[in-house]
Amino acid sequence: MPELPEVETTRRGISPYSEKQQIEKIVIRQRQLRWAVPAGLEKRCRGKTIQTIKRRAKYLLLELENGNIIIHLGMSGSLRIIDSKNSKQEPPGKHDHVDFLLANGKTLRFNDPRKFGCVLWQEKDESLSLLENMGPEPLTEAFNAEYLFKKSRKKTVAVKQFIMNNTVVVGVGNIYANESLFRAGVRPQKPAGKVTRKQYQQLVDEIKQVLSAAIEQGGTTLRDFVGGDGKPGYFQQTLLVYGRGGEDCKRCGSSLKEIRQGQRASTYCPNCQK
DNA sequence: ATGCTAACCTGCGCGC
DNA sequence: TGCGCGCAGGTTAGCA
Repeated sequence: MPELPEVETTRRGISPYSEKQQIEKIVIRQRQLRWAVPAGLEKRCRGKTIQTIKRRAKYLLLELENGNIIIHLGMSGSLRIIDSKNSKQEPPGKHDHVDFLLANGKTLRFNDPRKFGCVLWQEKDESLSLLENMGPEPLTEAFNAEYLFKKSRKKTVAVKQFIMNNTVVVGVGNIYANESLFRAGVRPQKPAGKVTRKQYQQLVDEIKQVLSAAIEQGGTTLRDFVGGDGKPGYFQQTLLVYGRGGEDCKRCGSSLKEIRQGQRASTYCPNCQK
């Protein structure tokens, strides 16, 4: 489910119901996620108030008086608000691993079928290695063509893997890496060090545009976690290459190629991307 | 340092 | 229908 736009959409969706709310109780049904949910989590959070919810890369940071609850949604995770009454009356689903019961009668529920996500604790003023050594946020000034150009010189790694590397820039997942490269006209397998300054400028512009547009549409995408509506149509109408291997390029009509790079599908147009 | 692979885990769609 | 296979929006650990 989550690329950066969806994590941001989740943050915006749950914030109105959980910020300024005291955590009355935490129910943990499954501790074994990507990393075990720390044993002291319940004790540290009970009675504390969620001041704000921030996002760094694809991590959500729920800030309490004494530290942060760190949540990652992995590949299949979701976080939604339900009424606490329902959480007591209806048996939780198979993959509803953690519930945060709030003072306003709502429950923040973490669901993750594949268990690639995590729920961690960061004590105030404690550094978490997970959150260190991360590159700039893609939607900030710090992420620009000059930065990418300099950082990539002499690198032989493929440009797609380069921009998906969190120490370079955070939050560019497989879908948006494919889309941005297509829109910028850059082949995913081109060595990062051979990509020109001009190409990086286009790539940066496209990454920003595509992520921003997806965040805007995210509201309609993941409505289900505030309301109760069904599943999304995603961002699919706008996807030009992702998941379209073998189909025609929407720009020139050529057949789109699909290759694998580091166990991930890369789709590109051999005609439009150089 | 850099770069590649395997691994974590469940569910779904496809071909036979 | 059922079974086995391959694939899926992420990220880290470990090894060459």
